[in-house]
Amino acid sequence: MTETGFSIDTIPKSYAPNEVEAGIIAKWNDASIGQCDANASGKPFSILIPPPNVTAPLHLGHALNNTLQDVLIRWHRMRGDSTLWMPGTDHAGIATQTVVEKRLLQQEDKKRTDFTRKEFVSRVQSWKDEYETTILGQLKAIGASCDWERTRFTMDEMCASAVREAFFQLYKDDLVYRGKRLVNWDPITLTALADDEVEMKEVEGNMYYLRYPLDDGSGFVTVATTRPETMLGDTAVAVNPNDPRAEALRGKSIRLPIVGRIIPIVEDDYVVMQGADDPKAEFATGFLKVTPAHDQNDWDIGLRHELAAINIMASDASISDAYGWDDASDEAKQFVGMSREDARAAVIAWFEANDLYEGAKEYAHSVGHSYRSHVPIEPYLSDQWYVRVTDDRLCNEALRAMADEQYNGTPPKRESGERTGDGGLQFYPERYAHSYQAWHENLRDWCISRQLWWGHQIPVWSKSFTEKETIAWPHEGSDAIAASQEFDEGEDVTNVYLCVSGGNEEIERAIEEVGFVRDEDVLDTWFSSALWPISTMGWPNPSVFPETDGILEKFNPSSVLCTGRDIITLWVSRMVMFNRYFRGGTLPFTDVYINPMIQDGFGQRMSKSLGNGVDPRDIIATHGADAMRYTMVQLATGTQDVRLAVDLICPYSGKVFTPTYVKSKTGHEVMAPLQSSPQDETKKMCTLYGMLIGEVENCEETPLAVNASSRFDVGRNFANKYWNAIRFALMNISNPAALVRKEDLLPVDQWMLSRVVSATNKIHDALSEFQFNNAVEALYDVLWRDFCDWYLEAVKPTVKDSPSQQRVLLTVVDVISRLLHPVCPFVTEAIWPHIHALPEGSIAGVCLQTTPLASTSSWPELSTLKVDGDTVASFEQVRELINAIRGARASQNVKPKRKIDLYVSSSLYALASEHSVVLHSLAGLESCKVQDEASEGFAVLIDGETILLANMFDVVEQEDNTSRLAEEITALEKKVAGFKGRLANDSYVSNAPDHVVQETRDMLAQCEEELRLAKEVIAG
RNA sequence: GGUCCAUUGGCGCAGUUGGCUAGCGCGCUUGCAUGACACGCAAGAGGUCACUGGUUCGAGCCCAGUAUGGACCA
Repeated sequence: MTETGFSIDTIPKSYAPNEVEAGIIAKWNDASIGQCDANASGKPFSILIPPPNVTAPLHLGHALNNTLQDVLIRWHRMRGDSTLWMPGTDHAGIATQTVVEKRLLQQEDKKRTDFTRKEFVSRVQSWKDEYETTILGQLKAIGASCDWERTRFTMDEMCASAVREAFFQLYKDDLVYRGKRLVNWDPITLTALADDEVEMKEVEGNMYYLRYPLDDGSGFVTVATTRPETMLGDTAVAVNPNDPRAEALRGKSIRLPIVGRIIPIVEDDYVVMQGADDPKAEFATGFLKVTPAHDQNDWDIGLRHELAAINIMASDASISDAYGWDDASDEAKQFVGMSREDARAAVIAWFEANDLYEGAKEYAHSVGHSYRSHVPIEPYLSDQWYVRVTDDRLCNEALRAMADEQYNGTPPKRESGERTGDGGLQFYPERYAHSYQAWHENLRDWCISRQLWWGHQIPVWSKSFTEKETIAWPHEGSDAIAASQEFDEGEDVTNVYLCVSGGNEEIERAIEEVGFVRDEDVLDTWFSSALWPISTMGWPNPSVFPETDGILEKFNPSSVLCTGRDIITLWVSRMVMFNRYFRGGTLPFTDVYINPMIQDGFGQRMSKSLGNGVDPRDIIATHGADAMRYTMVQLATGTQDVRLAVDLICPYSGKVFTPTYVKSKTGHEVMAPLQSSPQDETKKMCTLYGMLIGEVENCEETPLAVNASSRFDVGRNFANKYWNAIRFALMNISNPAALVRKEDLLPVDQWMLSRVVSATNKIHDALSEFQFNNAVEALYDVLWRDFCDWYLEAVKPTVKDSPSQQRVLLTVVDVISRLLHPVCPFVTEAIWPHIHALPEGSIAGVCLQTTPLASTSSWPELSTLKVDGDTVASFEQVRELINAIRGARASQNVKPKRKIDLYVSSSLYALASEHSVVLHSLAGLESCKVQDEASEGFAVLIDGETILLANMFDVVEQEDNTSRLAEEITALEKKVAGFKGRLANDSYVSNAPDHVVQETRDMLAQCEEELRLAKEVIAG
């Protein structure tokens, strides 16, 4: 026999991820493992990365999301599918512009408006470049095997051309329009927000009561309002037509205090009457002030009663008479320039001073806040661009995309019958289909203009024509221009809007020369994100970008979208609508997998503002990328969100400790800005949260404490266990047989192979259904419980002298490494060359092609592997026998190393002989004999038979087993009574399936036998 | 206010058409420096499955309601 190639020193004793990960990433990079070949054979399988915002580095939520995508893509790649994982980043309009503005203010004391638009955009561009690099680096660090050559950015040339074309087509098809509407206005970032960018927050406010005098001097009405300052823009008072007071007031007017405006009293059902069955009734007076320009409900009332909408605010939400308020009295002018908060106090003071104030009641209600600046949204009247998503061609197409079995009811009918993509969209877990459906059933048109500089500028030019001017423009009638016009009554002009399709700079110049001006605003970020599935693949013009050749046809629809549930409405919906609209009904993807949310230890969402977002690189530094990935996959259970307590690492000692927490102003649990070293109270350090709120700095006196979490220990332990198991296995393989047939296999070999087969099946089923945690459970069981605990222990006495067993061992090592690779690509890749340094060979029925890299290897195909079921079952019996003996040894305090004697029945003896080596080694036996009358020893019950253990102690000192047995008897008696009761029930016996009843009978018989024997033993 | 989700040993979680004598990991207890691994090995303790009713021969699982926590949408 040749000497083994491996000694104890060949492979290090423990897995050190930090030492190998960088090298492995470089290997993957050199081999372009993620590179997609559009012409490759194999079933297409593709994933679009949810492009992370370039606003900030990735946190653990992203790590989870991308780990799962990588598991899927690696698995499918190994199965021989033609795969594409499209990477990229999102420009994230408001968010990125906001952080850059903040930084400019902090570092250079400059505002956006101190720059030209071009200069500012280039500043944001460099921020983007910096963070894009960071983010792509993070993705590579977690092992993501994207097709990096195709990395896209939502504002790059390819994506921009798609945005331009999509906008043009929608415009042409009358699905984009301009409207004066109330928008959700963010007075800090000075931009409109989409409905879903508004967060509703419960606010402890007040309901104020104000008296409005009747114009004829016959009295007053009392209105209730939460926003007294908006009264300056009131254009009516409304009363419910069923209110008994309505009749007397019909036709009367109000003289609006402060302003002096005469406004009508209108009757509208919307008004809540006093005493009505409505929680608001408690606070209602029955009279509602109507401010169409500053409240959505009032806007609706205004439409019904043709009321004027008077905007009394500037874009920063300060009171202003320069934006449509032209009847401001001298009395009213004193409020101009005040913030809305100051104006509220001043208006109340005015009403008090004029004896028109009736007081206030505490009133909790929810108020929309900007998801960016977190200040209350101001409903604000302005001109914006909208996508008519409520149109049948968009909204209903999204509904018709849903799989029938996930649709609650039936989707709206289409005039023209069936279409590609109908019913093809499936959600995992299923319950998220409901939120998707509900969202579309309550859809409103989508405001897409944003008053920002960072984003896709709207490709519409406009010009106002007076009555005397002829309405005309250069290239009129060109296919590259979509025109629309509207008459502005106020200004007495006709506004002409020209949408120019992409690649027509000449037309743009020509119309600009005659006075058309391009819209300053940019598109909502989600507009470009909505096009991500097709824009990244070269739509609308793949020929312009040769690298996309064939990709769109092959990979649209893509296979699965992995994302968080908050994204269903923001993104999933819009991708479905746009993809179907622009590509003849084709879906952007067929499956949507919603991953769990990662929360901190208090159940709070990880967010930048709480400073509780953990950088995956921190975890990789302490535990390794595979440990992180393994843990992440294990956490993806499909039912629950993930609570992940976060600790800190003391920068002085390197020790992990639990930080102290404080309540933030927003009521959240946050890490105290300053922490003390657990080793030395005088040494201080700062936290991420502390830095965010600007209370502490990362400096020499207070260095930053980075995050750690013991939740990832399981993953680290697992990776290390794998490493060591393979290391040990390889140390035992010196000359593996070239070919092993079924008849060469020992029972334990067959058993191990059967375990590997069932693990492979379980992993296949789990990943097919996106039940990630089940895949990891199967990996854990087969590696740790089956392979390490049993197989490696069992083959120790025989493997060194058995070439065929060495082949089995090597094959199992190879298969397990492949099964584990999608979840733990680094450690498997690190071990791979060692496994394949050994001579090749095979087991009949197992085909494993050897490749230089684990990541390019094939998924094990074991369907033709034959093992003998009876042999496997007999090994299971021996495991039970060994477990019983071990249990008895421990309960009797037998020394671990002591070899004992076993006496068994003749039937068990056959089994024991078949597995003699394993049994002796794992149960610690000196001998195994058939028992006879004379045999004596400690009795153990197994499978209804008694075995005897002898020679357990040096000095015979039989322990008193009475109490242990007494407990056992009690437990058994309880069980026997339970089974008997069940069987005594006639309806159980007659109704339950036969095999179930039989099982109960068997269990009863077994328990009764065990009970009998236990009683016999105790009786002596 | 509406919708959805969660509630299972000290902690974190599985339990997918009701058949369970309720599993797993961490932690805990006892023993072990045994030649792969102490990031380990062996053995063990610990649960009336939030609560109240109902359906069923049988409920962790189905139904109704309550409580607590969370998410999303108004």
